[in-house]
Amino acid sequence: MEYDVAAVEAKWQDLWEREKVFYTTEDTQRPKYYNLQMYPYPSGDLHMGHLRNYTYVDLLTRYRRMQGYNVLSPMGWDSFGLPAENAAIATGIHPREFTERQIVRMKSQLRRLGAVYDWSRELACHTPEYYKWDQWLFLKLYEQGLAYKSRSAVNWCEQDQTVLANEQVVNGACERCNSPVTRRDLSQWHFRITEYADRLLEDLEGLDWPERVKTMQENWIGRSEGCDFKIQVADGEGEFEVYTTRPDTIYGMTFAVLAPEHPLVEKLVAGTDYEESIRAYVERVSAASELERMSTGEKSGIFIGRHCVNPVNGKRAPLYIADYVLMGYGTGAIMGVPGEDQRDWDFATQRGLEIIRTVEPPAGFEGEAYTGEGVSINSEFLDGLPTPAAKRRIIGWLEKRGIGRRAVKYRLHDWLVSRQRYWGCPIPMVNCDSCGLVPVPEEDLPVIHPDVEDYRPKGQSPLALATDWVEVDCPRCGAPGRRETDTMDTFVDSSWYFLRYCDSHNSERIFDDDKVNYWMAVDQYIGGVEHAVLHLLYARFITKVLYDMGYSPAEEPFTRLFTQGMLVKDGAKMSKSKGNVVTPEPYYERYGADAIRLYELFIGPPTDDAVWIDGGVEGTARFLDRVWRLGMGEVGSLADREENRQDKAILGVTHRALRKVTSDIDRFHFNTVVSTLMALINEVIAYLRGGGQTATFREVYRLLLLMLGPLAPHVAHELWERLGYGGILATQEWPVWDEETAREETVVMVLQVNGKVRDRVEVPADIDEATAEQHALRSHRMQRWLEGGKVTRVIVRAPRIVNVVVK
RNA sequence: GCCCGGGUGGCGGAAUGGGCAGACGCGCUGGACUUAAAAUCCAGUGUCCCUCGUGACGUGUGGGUUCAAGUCCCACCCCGGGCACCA
Repeated sequence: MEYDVAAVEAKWQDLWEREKVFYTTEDTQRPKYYNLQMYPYPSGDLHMGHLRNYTYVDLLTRYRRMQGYNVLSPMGWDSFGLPAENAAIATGIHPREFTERQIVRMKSQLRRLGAVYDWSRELACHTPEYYKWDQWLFLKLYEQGLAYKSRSAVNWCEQDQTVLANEQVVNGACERCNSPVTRRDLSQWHFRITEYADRLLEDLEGLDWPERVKTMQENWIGRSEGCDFKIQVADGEGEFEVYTTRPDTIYGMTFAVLAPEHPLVEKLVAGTDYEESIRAYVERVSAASELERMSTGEKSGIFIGRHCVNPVNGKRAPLYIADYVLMGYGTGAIMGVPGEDQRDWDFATQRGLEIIRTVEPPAGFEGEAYTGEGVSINSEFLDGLPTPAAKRRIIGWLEKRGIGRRAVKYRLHDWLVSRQRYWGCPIPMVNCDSCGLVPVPEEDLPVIHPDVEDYRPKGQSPLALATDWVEVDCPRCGAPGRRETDTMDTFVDSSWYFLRYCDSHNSERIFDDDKVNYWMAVDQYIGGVEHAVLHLLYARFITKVLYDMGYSPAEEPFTRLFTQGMLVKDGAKMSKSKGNVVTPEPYYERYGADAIRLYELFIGPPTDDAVWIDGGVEGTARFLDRVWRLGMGEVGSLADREENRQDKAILGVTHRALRKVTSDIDRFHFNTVVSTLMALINEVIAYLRGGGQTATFREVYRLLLLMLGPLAPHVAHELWERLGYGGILATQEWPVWDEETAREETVVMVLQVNGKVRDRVEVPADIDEATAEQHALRSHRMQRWLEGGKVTRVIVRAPRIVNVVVK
């Protein structure tokens, strides 16, 4: 009997969808399981790299369902963003039309893989139905003071003609197009994520996430503890504040540095001989890209003709500006302590500035700056104190005099959310000459995204071209106003979509309380490690904001996170831009979805990158072929007879396989799940060749199909039906192994002499130590190695191993 | 530079509360079936040896602990990722 791949797969895909087998509603009788994959950008064609992830998610959906969970597995589209806009610029097709076409294509490809979802919950963030709630969310943040507009130096991508969040700048280049990022002074919308920095940091602890993702978030938030204190400019010309984590080294300050953009700089140099050169320096530095600023080995910077006074001893120190001091971190000014800071050391030695050590380096220390802890020296009243005590002492001293205080700083900046692009969610604000910034009233949402003629970026949002749309009356006073024309970062869309899936089509509220209470938090979240800081940090932030406002029952959105590896081909990540994609179509035609799925699972540990090998699918296709022939009675022979040892043995093998498959799925070791089933079928074939018993085989095969169901659902469903086990496989209960049946009666025990294997014997699994030792000493193969020596010890680990130590 | 991962056959990978290294698969070699091929099935497949023995060696390198080390400890090399003038 031939297996008609195309017909069988289409039949079951049709049935799962028509019968809404994986559609779900709240059901308090069963435990819920929210299984979610990071929703994709609808890029159109799926390649083998994508299919790997979809296979993992689908496997879990089906497996948890069989285990009796009420599984929520939704799908939707991260459908705003640059690709559609770029395609529109290139082809003239409207981004909406382009996007919706891609969605249709992707849905059909997911269906072809046999991936199942509750499609009734489908959402797409480019639809007004969805982005209305982005806007609502924006207004809520604005009400709470968590969204604000401010002028500041921002990252600007020349290529994309838009601002970027810090997280989108990688090594001084745009993470998307890799072109250099420059600084621009612009008025932009921000979300006050820094207000949540401590909670975002602390709550990481309770999450069942990969350690490295947690570490990346920790580093990104970059909390540091130290102290702010004031420094007077000599001759009463003002003061500035510095931040340091090492206030104990204050006696080692031999200079101070302000960031070039520091507001005090202009005042200090106005009308002096230095004015000209300082202005030139500041201009040069701010025009340079981040990349250029970092790549110079020398520390650039110049003296500004002023001195400042060290508050602890009144010592004068020259004042510099240098671009290694960043306006965006701390106070934008530092004390220069070359003895204990390597950057200050470099700066000082390049200019011949004084260096004073204020911490005793360990004996034999050969480095330049000593940045470790130790005992204070050359520090008057701090001398002799170890670093932590010296810190406490000096902070107390500064506090008492009202010039300093303990301070905590973060590397994390507020989230810059406005973008000068077309294909994104409009920001629901109006600028009014008399009222200023006025929020669009909630009842006027959504602010519908207008059509325009020209999508090309020109430094301002293309929405500004839609004059009819831009010109609007002020919602407060009715005078003519202008809409905000920037759109939101698409990471806003993706920071709450998992909540919306609980109630995708609610037009009254962002989502219903009872529904999110039932489903949240996401039990298993699956996606790429590239989102470790971007999406995953923003989503945690927005969830916490919604929690604080009483909308989300969960303070953390994703209880458990799994980050899968990439698929590699020809030494590079499989991607359209690298031109190394393997398209699934030929494999569907030749081997079918099940064989592809199995190979995707088998290819290697899910956490690791895996190399695509063309011949690999053939192996899993052969395996499925054997499963089929076994089911069709084309292998070995069966008879109705009394149960014998072979029957008991194969049942034992099957139950042990079931035990391992269950625990390996739970541990996300999908590759060994497949190899376990392959080994099982090899055993079953050997069993049938020896003549099987009908009832035993039927039971073994039933368990095999149940285990195969989540992995290779089409062929498993078809066989389940043909062999008449009853019902639809997908809704059967996941079997539980029987320990008694799984127990092995005999095992092969290894006999060693001095740690080297010299013999193997089959023994009862419950053999006692004395008997095991007798086996070792009496084995005639062992005699050769025992002769002429003296047995000094016998180590017995029954029933696995006996090691005889001979001298 | 700092912080995480990771180095096992020709290839992807199994095996870590220390206990048979190389499961399972790919590839390759030989054989069966066939007029032939494909498919399928069977056997073999870490390295070494005129000694073919349940022989010696073997999990990046060098030491160590142990009856026993891929697994534990110390030092180092290489690869991948993250962070990186963050004061």
